[in-house]
Amino acid sequence: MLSERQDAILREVVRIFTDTGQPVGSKTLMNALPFHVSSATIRNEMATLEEIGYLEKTHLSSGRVPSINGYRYYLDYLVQPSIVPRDVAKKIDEDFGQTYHQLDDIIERSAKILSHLTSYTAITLGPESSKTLLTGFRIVPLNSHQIMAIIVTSDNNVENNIYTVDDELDSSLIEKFVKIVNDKLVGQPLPKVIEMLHDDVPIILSNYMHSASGLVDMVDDLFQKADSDKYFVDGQLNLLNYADSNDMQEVQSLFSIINQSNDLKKLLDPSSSESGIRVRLGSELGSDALKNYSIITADYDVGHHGKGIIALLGPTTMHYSQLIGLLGEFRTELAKRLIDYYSRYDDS
Amino acid sequence: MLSERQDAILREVVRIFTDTGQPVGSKTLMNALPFHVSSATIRNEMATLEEIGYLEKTHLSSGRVPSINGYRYYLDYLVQPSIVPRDVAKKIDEDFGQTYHQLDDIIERSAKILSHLTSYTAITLGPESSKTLLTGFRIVPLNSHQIMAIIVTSDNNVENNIYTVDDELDSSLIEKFVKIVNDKLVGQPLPKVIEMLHDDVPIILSNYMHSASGLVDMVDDLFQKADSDKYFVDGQLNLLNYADSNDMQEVQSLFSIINQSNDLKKLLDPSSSESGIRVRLGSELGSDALKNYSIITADYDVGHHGKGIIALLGPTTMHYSQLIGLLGEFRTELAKRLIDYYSRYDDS
DNA sequence: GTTAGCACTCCAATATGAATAGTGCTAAAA
DNA sequence: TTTTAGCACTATTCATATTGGAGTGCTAAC
Repeated sequence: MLSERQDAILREVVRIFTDTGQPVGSKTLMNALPFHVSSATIRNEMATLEEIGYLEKTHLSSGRVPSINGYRYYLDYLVQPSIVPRDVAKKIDEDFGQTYHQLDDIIERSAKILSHLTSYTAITLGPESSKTLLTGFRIVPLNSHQIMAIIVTSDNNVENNIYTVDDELDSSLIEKFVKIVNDKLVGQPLPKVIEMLHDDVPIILSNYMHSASGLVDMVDDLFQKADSDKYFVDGQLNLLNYADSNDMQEVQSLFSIINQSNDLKKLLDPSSSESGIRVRLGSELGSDALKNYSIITADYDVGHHGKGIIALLGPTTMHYSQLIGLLGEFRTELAKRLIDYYSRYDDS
Repeated sequence: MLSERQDAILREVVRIFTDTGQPVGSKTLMNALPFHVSSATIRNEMATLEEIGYLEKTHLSSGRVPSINGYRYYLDYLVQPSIVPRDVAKKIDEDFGQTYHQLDDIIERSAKILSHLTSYTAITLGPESSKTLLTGFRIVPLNSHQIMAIIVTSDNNVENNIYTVDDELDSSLIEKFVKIVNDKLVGQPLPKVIEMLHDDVPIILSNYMHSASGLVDMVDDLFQKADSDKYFVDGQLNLLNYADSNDMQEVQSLFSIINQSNDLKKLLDPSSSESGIRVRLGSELGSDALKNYSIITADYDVGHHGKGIIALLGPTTMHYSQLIGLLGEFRTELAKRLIDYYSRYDDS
């Protein structure tokens, strides 16, 4: 455990370093600290902090910068969310603006607002979909060889796909199929729906046609789509402002990470079930491209509709206290909006 | 007009400069040219070429690089498409692979193939949509307060939007509306459809309801969407390989240009109705961000289904001869695929 | 019209030196 | 025992030479 004075010094090093981007020396620190000790004392303290592994020198006679461990300690024990100015809170509210017809629109807009507000990259994820239920399934013939299948879920999300069908597929069979899905699967949570779609439905269908699996396999991807998490990313280009301009390779891998929902899933994974705002340093995540970046995740809670995640991706030297404060504000605002949304559209 | 020797020199300067990225000197040139003259002679010729404005020096005693005008001349008179190796042609065919259910899938895939093949940024546009006809219009109720409107066009493209409706909108009225659109507008080209939707349909509708315009206005954006050009961009990140890494600003404007279909429209605009492959130097386009880039456009012809465009965006120092050869191959391959697609799905 | 030769120019890379900002350590003061 | 002043030391950064090399333009001869 560190002494109070060491805490203060570490906190101040982080603050100044995030502001200036320059290593921090003992004299600068002397003038910045709220209490007075000589620069020599500070040098001694910094030497111990370096020994513990919380500070680093860029070269033998330079000032100190926080190490990864130093950041970790800072984030775990020292950072205090700064209070969000009133006009920012107001701006969030204004930016949300209008009312929304689609759940995803709100989540997508959230990413936009966050990235604009912070000039970092924002990633958002809607409320956990394992709690959403199937509420409807339709198939619409488009022309002689194409049909559209549509899924509606309890959070008012709609997904659709278009399929090409050969002539032998009788329209009465399709109607039968739609009826079975609506009768048997509506009201079930999506994972359960997918399970039953493959187990129960073919059995029932086999009464009417000999090869039932074709139809089920065809629409399977649509159900998968409805059940899979949908991430929204905004402000990707902001990464360019912080990227090491000599290492285009790194920028490219970074971009490909945030465009792959599989990778995103790992990044945002709320594995530790603790609720709240967490910061994860990229270097802790093993990925080489993320070495100099970090990610702040916050969950938001929409009651029985589940929890979602909002996140900010930026360089390790982000303004954590500000951003944590902002995310704190934003998550409650977003939850409020979503509760409002659900109450407006929930079938009563 | 230039002498044959001057042509050869300019062509060689372009070739070496694109290969090495370095200014080309008289000695290098002497060894590279297919005929032998001394470096002094070449110096004299280069001096004239510089006077005319086709070559430039980066500083007083450097080798020469092609100027914009030099490139223009090279592209207009000197460049010869290189022959596409057989394995590349084969690779294109393989990459297209499977058969497609949607026209847009083919166009999108084209962008992917092109960008991978060239490691530049590819932009593709489907066949001109003013020739596509409306073939169907559906409205599907999703739940108590949402409906989905669907448009099908003669090129088998499908567009849909979801709308929130208030309770007072009677379902029989909606059916009426759908019937009118299908009776009166199907078979018309899309621009005409949009016109009639606003002129004729409200008049007919007003027999059944007093405020007909609400319904028309609601679905208007869907028809607009179906009629608007849809660009596909792939390999955006390749731009990072050629960008001036000191000027992140430029990279950002570049990205925002290729993500705005309005800007893209200007870039690809086949204003000069001449058919074929054209190269436009970014500096000729006025846009500051494009100063160091150029764009190669090629149209492709699908008979009475209209013409589309494929394009490559890259630095001014692209390998024009190779790329022009490649695009030549690609446009015929794509046209073949599309004709095949149409013949497979055209209602007979 | 072409070429050899030479003086000239600029760049890129390398060294040199001074100024600066920082450190660690020691010995004295609190 | 903790804090401080003072000093020797180190690395970076910036500006300023110094050099070699690649290239040019020009002139005079072929």
